[in-house]
This record gives sequence, C-alpha cells and structure tokens, in this order.
Amino acid sequence: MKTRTRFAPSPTGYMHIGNLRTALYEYLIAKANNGDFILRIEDTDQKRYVEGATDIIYNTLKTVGMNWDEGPDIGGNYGPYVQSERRSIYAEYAHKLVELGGAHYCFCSKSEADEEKNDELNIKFKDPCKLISLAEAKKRVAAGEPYVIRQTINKKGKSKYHDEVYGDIEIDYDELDEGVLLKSDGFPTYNFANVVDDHLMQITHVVRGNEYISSTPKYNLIYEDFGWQHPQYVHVPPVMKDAQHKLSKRNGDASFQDLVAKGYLPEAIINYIALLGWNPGNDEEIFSLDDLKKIFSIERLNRSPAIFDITKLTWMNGCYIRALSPEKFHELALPYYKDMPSNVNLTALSSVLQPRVETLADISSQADFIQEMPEYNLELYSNKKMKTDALIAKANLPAVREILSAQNDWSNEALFESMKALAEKLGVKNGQILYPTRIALSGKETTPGGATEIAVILGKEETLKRLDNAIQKLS
RNA sequence: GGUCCCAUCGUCUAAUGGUUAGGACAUCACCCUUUCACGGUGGUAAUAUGGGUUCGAAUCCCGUUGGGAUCACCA
Repeated sequence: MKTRTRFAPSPTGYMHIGNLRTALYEYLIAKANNGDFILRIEDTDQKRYVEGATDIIYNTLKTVGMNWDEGPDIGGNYGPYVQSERRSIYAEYAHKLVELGGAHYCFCSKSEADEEKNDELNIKFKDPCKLISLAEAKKRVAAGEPYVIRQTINKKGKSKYHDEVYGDIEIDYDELDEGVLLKSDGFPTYNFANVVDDHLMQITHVVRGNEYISSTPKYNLIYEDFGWQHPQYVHVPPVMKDAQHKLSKRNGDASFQDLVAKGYLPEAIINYIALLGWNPGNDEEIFSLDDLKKIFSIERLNRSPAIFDITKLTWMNGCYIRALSPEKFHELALPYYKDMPSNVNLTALSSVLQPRVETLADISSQADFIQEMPEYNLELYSNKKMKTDALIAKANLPAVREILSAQNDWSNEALFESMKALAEKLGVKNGQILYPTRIALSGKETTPGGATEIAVILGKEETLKRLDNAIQKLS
C-alpha cells in the first residue's frame, strides 16, 4: 500500500513552528517511502477562520520546498480538500454512524451539558438523550428540533492501540468522553472529520501532536463501528518555549514567517526543527530537505518535548549563510542595502559581511556606520594591544590621509601594502596606523573588516572625507 | 482530581545490560588575526530520586518527585 500522509492545519493565520515540524515529519514519512503528501484544510470552526490564512500555509510550504501531491489548489482523487466543502459527506456518515449504533442524536443545549458535568467532583456528562429511542429521536429531528450527533460509547474494559513513537497505549473505555461529532450548525468536529477524511483519503500514517494520545481510542471506536481499518499513529511530542510552556501564538512566540522576517533562511529553519525531536543516529546535523528525505525514519523520533533554542538556530543559520555562494549572499543582502549611498562598494561590503553575520538582519547593525558616520568618543582610539590612543592617531592620521590621497589602486591588497609601508617608514607598529584609521573611518569599536577593507567599501572620496573629519576632531 | 505521557550536560541529543557516559549549540581559555568575526585547539558541564532484578543498570521493574497532556458544539 502506498504511504499517504496529510498535513491538516486549521487556517488561523499563523504558521506555528510546532505545526511546521509536524508537517515536515509528515512530508518526510511520505517521501522517504515514495508516498504522497496531502494538504487538507480543516476549517470546520467558522469562529476561528482567518481570512488569508490558507495563503500563509501555501506560501510557507512552498518556500521550504514541501510540495504537496494533493490539495485544495491542485485537486486530487480524494477531494474536496477543504473540510467546509465536505459538509454533506460528514452529515451522511454521521447519520450512518447513528444507524450503526456508534452515535446518537442529542437535544441537550450546551448549557445543560455544562451544568450536568462537574470537573471537581469528576462527574462526566451523562447524556439523557442516549435513552431516547432512535425512532423517537428521528421524529424530533424531522420536526426540526435542533440537535447534535454524539458518539455513543458502550464498551467496557481497556482500549488498546499501538503508537509508532510511544508504543502500546492502553486507556479504559470509561475514561472516554461521548463527544459531539456533528455540531448543531451541521459542521463536524475535529473528532469526527479527521476520522472520516483520513479514511476516505486513504491516509496510512496519522502524524499529530501527542495531546491526541488519549482521545485516539475514541477515533478507533469510530473506525471500528464503520468497519474501517485505522491508520498507523505517529504521535509527536510538543515543541516548547521553555520547560513549562509550548510554543504558541498567544505567548507571542515567533512563527515561521516571523523568523524569515528576522533574517533566518528557510533551509536553516527546516534543518533546525527537523532535529527538534528527531536525530539521524550519528553526529551529523546539517541536512537539506533532500538529505532528510533519504535518511528520515520514524524509529528515530523522540518521545520527550524539546525546547526551541533560538541560539542554536542562529548558529545554524550562520552556517547556512556562510555556505551560500557570494553571489547568492549578495542577492539576499541587497534589500538591507536600500539606504546605502550610491558610491559604496556593495560587493566588497557583502564579502566582508558574509562570514560575520548569523542572520540577514545582522547586516543592518553591522553596516550602519557606512551610511552615516556615528558620533564617537576619542577614547575609542585607545587600544592596549595595538598600543595606540588618540595622541598616536593625531600624529599618524595626516600621513595616512596623504598617502591615501595619492593612492590609485584602491584594492584591499594595494591599500594594505601602502599602509604597511607607511608604518615602516614612520617606524611604528602596523596597528598604530591601521587601528586609528579604522576608527576614523567607522567610529565603531568593532567593524566587519579592518581599516583597508572599510576603505575599499567606502571608496576613495568618502574615505578621505572621513579622514579629514577625524583629523579635525582630533586637533 | 481521574486517566495518559515524559525525565541524560544550561539547551538539542547519542549510547536499545558492559563506553574514561559521545557529539552539537552556548560558555570559558588559548591559537590565528588589521578591530570584530570566520577557522583551529583545549576546558567546565548530565544519567531527578529511593528501592529492586543482575556478575554488571543511564538502559529492565516498582515507588517517589518534578513536568506536560487530556477531561469543549477548538483543533
């Protein structure tokens, strides 16, 4: 049987990192087995529907390269792939389930149900409507009385199923709740829709958060009542913000699109989250999506929650940035150069920046001095190791200015040679020339690149101008 | 509270009865160096806890503690 997995997000307008990881695992399970990855939109809760949310889902999956084989936009043999377009299907199966004895009509109002149960005394909702005969219930339905369809659980003893990650799970049938399957608005709940859809769409592996572990027996009961075989279950632990809290929109935690906006590369994000709950069994940790397709296995999935560590993602993102071709990096950096003066050597800037930034957003903070010379204190000229200070700067900078104004070859190598020659001629250390020059050109304690590299980036005109200003400031 | 799940360095994790408990991030030190990075070398740092089982336990079993999930006409 062909492996088929599905990613079934509800369109709430936010691509959660945990969700994306689930999608990744679903995608990888399918692709590692030459199977199909299906996209299904679970929009049965109209209250939570957010306009444009499906586009975020599409765009995210596309930018990371997780292409789906069937979905709302491209169709497939098992559509429609949007649950709100499948209402008649759920209604049909829900009524059928009633006939099969797996569910019953319930006429209680929501408040009646709430009143009945008592969390503190651990009293579960006992539906009085279970006692209504099917004939009577049908009559009331036909008369137009509002109703829901509730699951009927009469089984006793222990339910048992196997989870690919957590092993054998045993839960007493008494613990199971006779939940609503079809709401009074005619929409199904997740509890019902996912079973019907997963069966109809021939999903072989259901991958989802481990919060579903304890409700899975209810779903299995529905499969049983219909005489269907249930899929294999792959419950995965949550991705955490810290030891106590899941990553969530409510906490204001970063979504995929937030991370991209902060200068993280989609490839790095995917690589990092793949390792949050899965490992290849060796010490390697840099993987492309294609690599992952080849080596992913369900057996190496972890059972315990993993904390999302932005520091490690940042490191990994730095690895990906350094691995970029200089051209590609330059292309990605371009948007951050929007406000740069036109005479700046952007190619040179990119080449000094590439090994120094960990996220694209670092570009702005590292290159800010190029746009505009910052205010700085003369103290900056002091450096013990370089044996230099403002006095030495004052003494040497005029000579630097002189030699550079005569400089024709404005390459880094040529500039460096000239500066070295100058130091030798003056009988001072290289650092006593280079350090003050760097400060004069940047006004910053740390810069991407040394004095001559900055000079190349700024260009001759701007370099001389900044030297003049520095000399004036020092006098 | 009932039920279910989880527990190795600060973090992600490896070690599926026998290892000096390994790697990565972070951190610290040193080297490289035209500041800062990059790169290189080395260090600090973990089996929650108490009992078993066994020649031998991070690993198997039981208890304890801690954490999480679930008990919606949300998914």
